[in-house]
Amino acid sequence: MANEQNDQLSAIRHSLAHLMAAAVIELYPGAKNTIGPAIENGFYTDFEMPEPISEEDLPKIEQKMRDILKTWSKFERREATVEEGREVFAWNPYKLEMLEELAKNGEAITIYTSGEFVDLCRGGHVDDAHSINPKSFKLTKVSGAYWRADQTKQQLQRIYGVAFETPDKLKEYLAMMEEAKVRDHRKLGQELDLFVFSDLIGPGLPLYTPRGTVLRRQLDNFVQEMRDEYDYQEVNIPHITKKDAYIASGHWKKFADELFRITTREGHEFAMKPMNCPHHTQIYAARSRSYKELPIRYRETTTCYRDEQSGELSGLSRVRAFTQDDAHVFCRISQVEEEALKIWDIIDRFYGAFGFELKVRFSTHDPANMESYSGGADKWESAEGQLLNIIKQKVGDSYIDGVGEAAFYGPKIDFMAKDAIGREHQVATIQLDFNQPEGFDLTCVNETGDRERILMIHAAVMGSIDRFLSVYIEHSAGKFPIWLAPEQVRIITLNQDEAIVKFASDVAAQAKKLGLRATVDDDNESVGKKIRNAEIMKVPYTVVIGQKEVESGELTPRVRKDIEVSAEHEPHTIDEFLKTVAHETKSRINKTSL
RNA sequence: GCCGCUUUAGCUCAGCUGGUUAGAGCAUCAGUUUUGUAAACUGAGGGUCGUCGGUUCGAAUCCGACAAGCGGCUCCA
Repeated sequence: MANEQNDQLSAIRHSLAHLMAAAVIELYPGAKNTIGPAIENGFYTDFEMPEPISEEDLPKIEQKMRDILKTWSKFERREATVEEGREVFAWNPYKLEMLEELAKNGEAITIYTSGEFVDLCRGGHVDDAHSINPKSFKLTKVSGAYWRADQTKQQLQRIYGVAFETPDKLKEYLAMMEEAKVRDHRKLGQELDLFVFSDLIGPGLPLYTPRGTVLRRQLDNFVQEMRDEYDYQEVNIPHITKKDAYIASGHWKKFADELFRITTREGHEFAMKPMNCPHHTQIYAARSRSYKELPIRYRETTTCYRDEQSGELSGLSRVRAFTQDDAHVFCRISQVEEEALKIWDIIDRFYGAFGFELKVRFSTHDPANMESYSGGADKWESAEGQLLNIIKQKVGDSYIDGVGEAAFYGPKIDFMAKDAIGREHQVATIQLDFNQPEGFDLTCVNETGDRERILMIHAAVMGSIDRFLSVYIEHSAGKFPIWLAPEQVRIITLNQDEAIVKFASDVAAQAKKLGLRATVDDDNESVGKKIRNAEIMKVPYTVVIGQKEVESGELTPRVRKDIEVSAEHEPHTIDEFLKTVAHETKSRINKTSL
């Protein structure tokens, strides 16, 4: 049932791709349409354009689409011979290329005609063009795209549209996009004073303000406290490394272009570390290890550097310096399952605490593309078998198949978090690595006194703190729970009376003693204005100190609207109030609604 | 890196087709006010209009290069 609906909707979307192609070709003589699939939420078509189009042209194209739609009724299918196809699409080299490919593979050549528009297409349209509601689609953006998704091939122009069954559903979707704009972490990062970028420092190099740094610290503490429960040991490594380490790990071969390289004055080649595994292997390999010591679990929160393509950079989601909450478990094959399950527990607890729903992707090698990976097919299959076994235990069959999504050194269990407005982001990862232990010759001495090859599990919970922050800021819309809030209590003075200001700063000092982040606002502004300022900064608790409070020693806290508390507007003694907040902070109580 | 778009004060934005000392709101600072739960009043300071070059009698405005940002593509250990 659900599938039939999906089929119908994607038929509408795909049909709209045809309609858009027809409109563009009519408006821009010389335009050549290429592929035009239905995608999530809509459709796109790639064109070779005689002149570049911009977003301002979209309404015009949209109008043309509606005009043409009136003249369409059916999508008529017919099979054609290769010769016939060559004639019909002689004007369009892209269609010709696809045509020759179909012919080569012995597949049927099908041509669809709707109105006056003729296209080479494998099908999947609505039966009747009138089942497309002219008010339930909208063209949204134009962008570049490569023919056949290949960077070395012709750059085309892609026009995206969104489409739904009804105008109401379209409106709903557009409203969601507006909400996404409000939650944009780059915007909130500035408004809430969390991080900045500087032209002087460079693109992709985020600078965290004191407030942003609190968030990072708190999130990291949360992960590391859980890891400590599982006997991880913290280690510490330098941020530059000799080239040799990356030759041994295999990274030099695959990622040489993305390394920030350094040549020393004596001519030795170093690189900024793009990941931490080689360093951690060398701590393990510093002496011989007995099987009795295993598993050995190292953890470290540390920054990595990658020279990402400039066009890839975006806010905190993709940066050139990012901090990983990294961990490596060195263990025997027989220990992999138990260790992976422990990591999985930490991941569940972490994401559960923020109300993220997790999906699991089993990221495996692509057998058709073995040159992208280290190690032989048999080892890959056995490693993947182990991971799959773990996945089945945890989630049965409800995982996504990620063929070709593996790291070059091993398969992964990737976790995708679904955020408050329904978007999915890749976050945590558990990776099984049988290649680097070989590259670095990692062994343990086993029961029979022989050296035995061990395995490595790479495990990042947040992945990169920066990326996690980008996801979490948008998920929470900046309304952080009390334990995370950069500023937890703002103490507002009613006026600038000396006794009141003194009292307020005493309360702040008391709060600080309890480990709280509290500030005093004794500006010469109205109380209303000061409340508003605290509200804008999304401070969880605001208290006003006036003569009344000074005399009674009681206060009535004002609580940020999304936080669910029972005794909000009741007076508390100051001591009681601060202790309650301190307790909430310590136990990471999360009472916000998303 | 590629395609398209954008760049005016700390922030958000005006500035029509090139024409005297570039504007507003918020923020900042100063003075007045001393305030009871989402914006007190008055005034002041702040911009070589992203950078460099070109066209022109004249450039924030037109053209080019570069930089940064945005939307995608490609990539992602």
